[in-house]
Amino acid sequence: MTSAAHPILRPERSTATSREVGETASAPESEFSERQREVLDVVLQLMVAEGDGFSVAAVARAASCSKETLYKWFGDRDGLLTATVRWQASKVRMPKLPSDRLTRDGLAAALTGFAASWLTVITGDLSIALNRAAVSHAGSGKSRLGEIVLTNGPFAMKRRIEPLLEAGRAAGLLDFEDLADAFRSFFGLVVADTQIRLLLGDDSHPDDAEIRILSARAVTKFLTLYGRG
Amino acid sequence: MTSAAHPILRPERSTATSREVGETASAPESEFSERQREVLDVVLQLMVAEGDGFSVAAVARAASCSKETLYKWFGDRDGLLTATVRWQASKVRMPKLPSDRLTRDGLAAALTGFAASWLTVITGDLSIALNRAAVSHAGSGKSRLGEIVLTNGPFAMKRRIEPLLEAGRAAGLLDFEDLADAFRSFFGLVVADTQIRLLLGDDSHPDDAEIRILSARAVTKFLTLYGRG
DNA sequence: TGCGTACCGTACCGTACGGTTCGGTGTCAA
DNA sequence: TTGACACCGAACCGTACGGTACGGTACGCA
Repeated sequence: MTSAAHPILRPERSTATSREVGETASAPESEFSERQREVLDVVLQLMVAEGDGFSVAAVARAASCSKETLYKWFGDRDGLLTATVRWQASKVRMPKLPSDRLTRDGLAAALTGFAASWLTVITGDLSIALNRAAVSHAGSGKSRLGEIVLTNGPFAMKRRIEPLLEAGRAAGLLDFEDLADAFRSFFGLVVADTQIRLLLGDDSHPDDAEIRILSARAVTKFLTLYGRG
Repeated sequence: MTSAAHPILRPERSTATSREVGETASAPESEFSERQREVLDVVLQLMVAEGDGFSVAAVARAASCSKETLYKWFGDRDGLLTATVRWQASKVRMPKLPSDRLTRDGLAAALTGFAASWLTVITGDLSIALNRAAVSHAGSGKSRLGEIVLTNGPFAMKRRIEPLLEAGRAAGLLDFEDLADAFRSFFGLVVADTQIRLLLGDDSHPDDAEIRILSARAVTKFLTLYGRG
């Protein structure tokens, strides 16, 4: 049963209920109601705590809602998972990139900020839990979790960083022929083996200071490879 | 229940049975008997085909053996998984590294060969399936799968590549201060986003030709960063 | 020939979980 | 006040699966 077969995942039921009162005018337009967001946040906590092995009953218990409501809102367990991942994805905000004329320092700072932001995200417990769930679901077909995480993870980073690289090239600060190749190098230098090690259970979580160092080093190397002048 | 509690995972039962006849003298000393290896290979096929969602009954059916025997040999389902991963790990052979005096070309060739070999492994269906299983099990504690894959994956690559880097430095071909940093760069340039994308279900499997190109590019960049002269 | 061992195939058991149903409660709107 | 609605909590159902037990077969060995 696909989630599309359920009217549930449609944004905001048309008739405002008591629980939705107060957000009909002021709420951020979200795919989910306030109460639904609460529930999804509980699911996120559960995923961090126990992976995706939790039962629907456990969600209901932890969120103080009934299983019936969960099934009504999300269709089935997979719909609940999917909604959770999408809810989390909607919360992630990428760092701002400089829009004015690029200088070499500005470019380096933007790249470093981006690298640090990305490392902070992927080393977070939440990201690790979600990526683990997505990876296992990608194995057994039957679910679009992997696709969603892929879109909001590596692909989103790529879409976000490539304009910056292009701008750097246009400003004469970077020199590369193959944009995809440049992105690949950037991703590799930044992430390296950090993510796969964490996903496999290595507990070498870098702290903020280490992340700053790693980011700066990665950008230095990237500029050594692709910088101009 | 840990696998150590079971006498099963001990190498080769002391009394040779009919099924083991013919290997008592000539067999490669393996942790597992011939029949056990057959079973574990079936498990590998199942993992590639359906992820780690298969049932023990499915293994017994596919391997034409009884569940009772599986539990006798491997203790429980997790023991079966663990044995399978260890069996696969024992099959992997790293590429030979040059032992004579290093030249720049020799070093580059060794690094390229290593990179290509590594990319070939991690883009293989088997590696993807095993890494997926290990990643999901790493999430819910309760299993050492992640640890094993970590040891035979990223850590093994590191142990293997670092002596080569050291040799390159000793021969005056490479210049770096932090060995771990150099390895990190190498890993990142070679693997980049390839592995995580495949684990998440992206179907961009590079073929041999692409792998050769990716490896050559990665090594060129690595030598740009760390090469001397 | 008979015993012990290792194994297969199958039936069986307990449980956990996905999903459904139902009675009860609070709230809104007419 | 009454009815519709959304929700909670709990009971319930079917099934799939991990793990065990048992009967039957092949074979080595005394």
